[in-house]
Amino acid sequence: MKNKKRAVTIQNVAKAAGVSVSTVSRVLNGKTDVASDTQTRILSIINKLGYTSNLAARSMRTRKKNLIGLVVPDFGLYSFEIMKGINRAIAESTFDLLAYTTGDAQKNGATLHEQHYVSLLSNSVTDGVIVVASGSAEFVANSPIVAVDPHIFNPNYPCVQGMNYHGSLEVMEYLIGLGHRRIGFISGRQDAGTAERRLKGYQDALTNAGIELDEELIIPGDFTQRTAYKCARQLLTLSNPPTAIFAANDQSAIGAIQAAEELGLLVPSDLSVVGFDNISEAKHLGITTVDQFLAEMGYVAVQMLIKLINGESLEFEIHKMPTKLVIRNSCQKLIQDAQLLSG
Amino acid sequence: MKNKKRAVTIQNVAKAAGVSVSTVSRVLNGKTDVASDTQTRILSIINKLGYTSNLAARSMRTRKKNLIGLVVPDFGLYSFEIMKGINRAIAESTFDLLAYTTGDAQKNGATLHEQHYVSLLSNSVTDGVIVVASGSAEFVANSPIVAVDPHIFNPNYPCVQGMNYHGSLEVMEYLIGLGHRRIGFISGRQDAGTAERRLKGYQDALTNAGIELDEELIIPGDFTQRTAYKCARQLLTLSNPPTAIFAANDQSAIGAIQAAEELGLLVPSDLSVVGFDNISEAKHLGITTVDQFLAEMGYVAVQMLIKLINGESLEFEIHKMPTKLVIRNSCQKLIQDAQLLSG
DNA sequence: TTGAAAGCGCTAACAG
DNA sequence: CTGTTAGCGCTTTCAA
Repeated sequence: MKNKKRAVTIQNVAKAAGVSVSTVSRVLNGKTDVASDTQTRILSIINKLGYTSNLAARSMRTRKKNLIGLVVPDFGLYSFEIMKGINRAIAESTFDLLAYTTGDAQKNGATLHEQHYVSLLSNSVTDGVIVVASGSAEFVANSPIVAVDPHIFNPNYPCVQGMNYHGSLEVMEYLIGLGHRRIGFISGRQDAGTAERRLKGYQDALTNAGIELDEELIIPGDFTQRTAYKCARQLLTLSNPPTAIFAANDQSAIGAIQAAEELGLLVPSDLSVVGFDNISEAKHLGITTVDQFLAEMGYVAVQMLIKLINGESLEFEIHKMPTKLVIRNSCQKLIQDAQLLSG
Repeated sequence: MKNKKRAVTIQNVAKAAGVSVSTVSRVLNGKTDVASDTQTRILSIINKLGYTSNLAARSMRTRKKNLIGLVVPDFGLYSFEIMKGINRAIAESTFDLLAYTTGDAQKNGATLHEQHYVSLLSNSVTDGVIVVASGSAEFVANSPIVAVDPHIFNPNYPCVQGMNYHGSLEVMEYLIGLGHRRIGFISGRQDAGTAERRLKGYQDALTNAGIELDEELIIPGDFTQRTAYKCARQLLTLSNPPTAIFAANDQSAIGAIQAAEELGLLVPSDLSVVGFDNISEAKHLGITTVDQFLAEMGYVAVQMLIKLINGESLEFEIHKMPTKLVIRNSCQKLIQDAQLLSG
């Protein structure tokens, strides 16, 4: 267990090269005013010693760190979609990425954690941070922050938002167009503005279509599969059950499908199920989804943040991300496949 | 754009409280030798000012950072499975997690990046680092390192490995038990030890069963879906094509399924496809997979690392993770569903 | 119980 | 072109 050995520092390099610390620092930072032979000598020593500059010390002195921070609620399917886009933008940029997570969005004090780590990263090692699905209203930070799909909207920070209301309307128009008149709704977390807007879309679409709102059909969920499962059971065992379910997100839609299958209903022939988000898991379940381009949201957020870091101004403080209804006809395929199978 | 404001430092807190920096530092670190009224006063000021200690400065002075570093090749399906387990272990520990990624494993110089960032994290802000699917033989670090599923095995670092050879044997026994005699193999990255062991299992199982090895049936892949797609096409358009395909990982299996479908073959009735890894995507495609418990590998790795950080000794330098063959009969379900539909 | 002072590894003036 | 010097924000002796 050789973890006692102290790291090799810029001093060691300097001594080995017979120069001063500042000279080493110069070649490290690509300054031009160093004799080329000194430079190569130092470089080779750095290589030999396997020297890496100390992140902590460096960022303590430097304004620019070339590092973007990311604070996500957890490593889950939803965050992951966004991270894909962030990753792509990072790969294209000169910045590196440091991701932080508390591991559990539902955890006690997670909001505090979130605030704490945004500050921590922002005030220390990174040039700016991206906060995903933030539940905090305020952050103490001395570098720019961009929020992605925040639960609580805060005008102080630029953000990327999905067009939840629009997407929701679209879903409902689709379902109503299919002839549905009784459509169940499994809502999202009560404290989330996104959830609120999705619900609003549901309600308005019904009103627009002249369909009377039935409160019985709206069940409060929390964006999790487990809860949605229960909600869906509740909906489907009503004396007058809905013929379609609109879930506030994909996770919930998956829960709804589970419940439906358990009750012997076939999706989508017996029951249409639509969800929001378009996480990859949902793709395989024959759920019609609203793609709100999570990956793109991450991608855009990084670009916005980089502009802020460079002191440029933003075109939009709030970047509205469009949505797209993705209709899957897995059942068609199912029949086809089965016919092939049965000969 | 109010990102000019400098962060609030321990000095500001000290001044506001009318005490010295060291006193503030003491309460920050939970030392007991501070008058309780001073303590509460300082605490309330910290709260009011929204002070967070500067990660960089702090870790420059302190041995213990309560932070574990993670270096992953990318944010992809495979890494993600492992990250889930890491996340769980982190949530249960007193450590926090900082994840680093270059975003692209195939990228030029990715191995260098990997080495660089392992050093960076290790020598700076973290107490130890976990390297996933590492392609490097050596790292310069002054804190412990644990490798998860390394491509190149290095006896200097403890690691968590899947039992690739065993799993591979199991797959083959299963396929041979099904009556298959011509089994195609899509291999993994040439430089990966894991890929090598999986191939060895394939070969040995055939030998054990007294089936002659046909080199034509072994196609070099690289763990990616795209390449595997081509490999599978090549296999399936042979004059004497295989009746089953064993792909070195799930991604490759998915590629193989694609190719099969395109050629009008139905999986698994016309062609059995088996993959390694058991990423969630594969679950939905009716692929028989070898679950090598990626999440558990991540989980175990964190635990090993924490032991090392605490100076405890490890039971095993190499933690062998068992595998489990998961047989899916999605076709049964398919027929059932379709009968329901058409009935 | 508290403060003064040293120094972690590094960068950025300022001299030479 | 290179070295000297002064901190960045923090923890940690050592005195008081």
